[in-house]
Amino acid sequence: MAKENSKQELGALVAQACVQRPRERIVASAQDLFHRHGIRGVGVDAIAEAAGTNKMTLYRHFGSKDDLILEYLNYKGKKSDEIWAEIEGESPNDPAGQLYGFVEKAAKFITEDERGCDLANAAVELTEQGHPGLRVIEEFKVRQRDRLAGLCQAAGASQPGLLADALVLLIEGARVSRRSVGTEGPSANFVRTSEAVIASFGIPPKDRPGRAPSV
Amino acid sequence: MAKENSKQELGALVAQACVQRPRERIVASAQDLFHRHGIRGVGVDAIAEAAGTNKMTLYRHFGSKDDLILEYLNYKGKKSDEIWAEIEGESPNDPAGQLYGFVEKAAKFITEDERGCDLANAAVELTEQGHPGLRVIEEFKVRQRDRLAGLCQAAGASQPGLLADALVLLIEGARVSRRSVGTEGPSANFVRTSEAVIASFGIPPKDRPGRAPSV
DNA sequence: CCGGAATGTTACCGATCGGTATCTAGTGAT
DNA sequence: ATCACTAGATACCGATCGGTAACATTCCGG
Repeated sequence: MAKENSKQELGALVAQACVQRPRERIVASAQDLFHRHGIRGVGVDAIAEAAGTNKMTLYRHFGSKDDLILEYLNYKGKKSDEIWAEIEGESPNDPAGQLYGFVEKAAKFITEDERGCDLANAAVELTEQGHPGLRVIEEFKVRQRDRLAGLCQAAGASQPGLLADALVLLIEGARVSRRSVGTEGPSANFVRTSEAVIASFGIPPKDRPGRAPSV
Repeated sequence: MAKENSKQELGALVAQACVQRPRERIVASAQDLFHRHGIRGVGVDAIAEAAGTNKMTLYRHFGSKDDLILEYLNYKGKKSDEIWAEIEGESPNDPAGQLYGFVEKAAKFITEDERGCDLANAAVELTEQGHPGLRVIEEFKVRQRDRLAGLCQAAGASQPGLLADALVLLIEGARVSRRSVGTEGPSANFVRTSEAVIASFGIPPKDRPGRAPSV
């Protein structure tokens, strides 16, 4: 087996630079390392070292690596909640606008983050059936889908549930495709396809910035 | 870390039962174990034992675990070629029929295989940048998309490339979603959504079996 | 029947895995 | 100054990782 990347762990150093307490530094390092190398590709030693502390202190805060994984997964869920709040703030009382905002936000993540969805990736790595992390992932994905469905309904979609499912498939697909074949592959057409699908469910296309309204 | 599944490795025993030469038994076991537990979740010892042989013989046929991984990846690509041949055989000289056949075939895999696409999963696990397996995965995914695009064009789609990309996103998304939230989630609507998208590109919907033609 | 190739067996290598014990050094509040 | 709590340091545990050396055995073609 060829050896893993050993180039400088930038994010980890950043985590160390912040003078937070060890617990915060540990979770920050775990976020960064799990994201970059995968859950099974990172050992607790590496996390502790990246956090500028040691394994003993890590185990005083987290009973096991699995605990740390759960922390990682839940954190990603909270991050997503923040993004939903952003979207709502940018288009208050405008479900259709929020829907398009969501698509654009998703597109941004697809192009900027080469590693794809951390939750979906974790589901691939957690092959041990019944692993507690799988429940966290499922709950998050279901919540995400239901939120999307609520938005579709509020925006007046003809079949909100079906539209939400279609958008979920497109988003998940774009993230995983971006990982396999890069930004020039099928994920490049994610926004165009998503907007076409949304429109086909009876939701009027959004006003493109810079283009005068047709009335 | 909780321990990995240790329930009987059925497929492995099957591989052992077939009286092929060690090499074939090894690749068969690797297929099965990599698929079920992920690449990083399986050691060479486990593969050798599942193949009814030992590590030494394994290393006489494969120089490293990475070599075995490449064998695994390439095998999946060949399997896919066979499926394309099936599709062509079932609807000869009927591009639109092959397109719908592809969607149905994909749906079958989505529901039957809980682990999703092995190539996409491998891309998640192979975090070491520049790993030779990543090239194999990319080549396969590109080939798959181009084949799909060719079919879309032959079927007379208005924008064949765009339709092919959309279908790729839907398929990839359905496979990864099925893994996170099961068959009752968004992937349940994969066929309906895909057929709607295909139709929206100007390709006539296929004749549903059991429904009389409208003329 | 013989000889070479393929396979099996066992033991080993250094490294890393997740996790723990022990002891010391620092810290802040009273 | 004291005391309890937090954190650092180091060594260790058994298990497993990918990979190899050496030798015994089996098998098959000539």
